[in-house]
Amino acid sequence: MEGGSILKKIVIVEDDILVREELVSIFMREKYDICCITCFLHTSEDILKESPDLVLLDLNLPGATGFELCKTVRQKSCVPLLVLTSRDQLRDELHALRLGADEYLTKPCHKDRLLARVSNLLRRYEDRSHFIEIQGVRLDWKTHTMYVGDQSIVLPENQGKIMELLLLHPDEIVTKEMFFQKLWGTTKYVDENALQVNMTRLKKTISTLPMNQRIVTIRGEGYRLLLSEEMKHD
Amino acid sequence: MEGGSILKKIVIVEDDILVREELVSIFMREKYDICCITCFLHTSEDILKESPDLVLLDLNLPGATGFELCKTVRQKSCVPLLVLTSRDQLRDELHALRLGADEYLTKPCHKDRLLARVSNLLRRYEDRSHFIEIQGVRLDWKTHTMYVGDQSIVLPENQGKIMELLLLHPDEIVTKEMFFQKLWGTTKYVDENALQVNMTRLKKTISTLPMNQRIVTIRGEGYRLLLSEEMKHD
DNA sequence: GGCAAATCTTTCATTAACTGTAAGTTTTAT
DNA sequence: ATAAAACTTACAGTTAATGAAAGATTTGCC
Repeated sequence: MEGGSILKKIVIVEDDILVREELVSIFMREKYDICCITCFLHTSEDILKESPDLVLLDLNLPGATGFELCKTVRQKSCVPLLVLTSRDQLRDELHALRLGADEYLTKPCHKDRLLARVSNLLRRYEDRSHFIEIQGVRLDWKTHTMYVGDQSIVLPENQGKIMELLLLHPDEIVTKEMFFQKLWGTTKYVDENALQVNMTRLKKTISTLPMNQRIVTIRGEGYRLLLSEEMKHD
Repeated sequence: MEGGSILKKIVIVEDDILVREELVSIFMREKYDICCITCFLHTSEDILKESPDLVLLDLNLPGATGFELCKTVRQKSCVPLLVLTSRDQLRDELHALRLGADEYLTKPCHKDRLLARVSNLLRRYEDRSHFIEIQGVRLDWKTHTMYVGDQSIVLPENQGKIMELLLLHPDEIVTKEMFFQKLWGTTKYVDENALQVNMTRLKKTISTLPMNQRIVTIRGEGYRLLLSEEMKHD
């Protein structure tokens, strides 16, 4: 098994307590690390906070619909997303798949089929563990290799670290202190200009890539990776 | 659409001519590049020779069974593999998935469902186009970044080119002339020693990686990437 | 075993790339 | 208008990749 003996974490999003408990018991037996969402107020945030290896999603939920969740989770992450639902209409299936679901199974579903699909998805996504991905921009943080569209490029170390911080906090302000800490291991005695120079270099580098995102300066605070508005829809 | 306007190529492996023609017509309408296998003697070789973006596979075939094909195709390539079959036994589905199929649909299957699954698979595999992959060893030939297990490393340019040639001809002899051509653009006036030095460096580099494959010298001819026997099974 | 050809290893100088510094320029908020 | 913040450009020190060269080791064959 690649990646060592660390258990894969599955987040289960299902409001029917009976179904949920059965799912938990099925996956526990197969040595998965399970986490259930039981409150459906900030569901997508709660899901992503768990950093799951896979999300198992029911479509009929109180509050936000399952389709909404498909969309928002996929927008912020590329975690494998399996929809397990009693909705057996082809229309629903197509809709879910189009919104970013990776797999669509209808209840009742034999547990072996479910387990096989889950392990299949996990296997396929295994090699993504190298990357941080936001809106199609992927970064291998170990080697600082960036993948955008059909391009790939190895960033110099400092540019790679800056990009890594920006991708870890998409659409949020990353303070200068955070960059100092990441690049030079300290927030003191660092020349602000050194950061500026490296930031300029990174901006120049990514300007050659087919990216819809850009880095904006937040005067007096730091920088921010501005996501693409177009890519927030669909 | 990522990757430009090049049509995605689907290889259809189906012996029933009526079903086949219907599949062709469905996919032609959606602007796929289609290729059918009609002779089932060297099926897996024929499939791979087409360098498909996706393989659509029936399980009931004359000669080699569909399961065998699943296994051999997956062994030699990581192309997305969709099984479309009339076998609706769970046992068959689990078997196919375990052998490396990515998707399992049973006939009759609504064309929209089929198309949705196909485009889903293609989307997920899209970002693999950067890589050459053999037995879990992946190389981004543009940046010479190698991925093995949980490791990733950027190879120096020459080592990357050597690795690329070896991965493009797995288990085959790559002649010294081929390396000369790849690394220095000519087969004349090249110091053999330069190749040897770079080969030594590559061997040292990959010895730090969790690889089951190794480079062996074919005296008087060239080098060969020896695949892992263990990984040839299942 | 002994020998010659092929292959491998180590070291070194050259070259190219990454980096922080420094100095000067432009932008921004008030 | 002005002062602070941010940006740009050029430069020199450092590091990494490369091929040449010389010597050591392995291989096939008698």
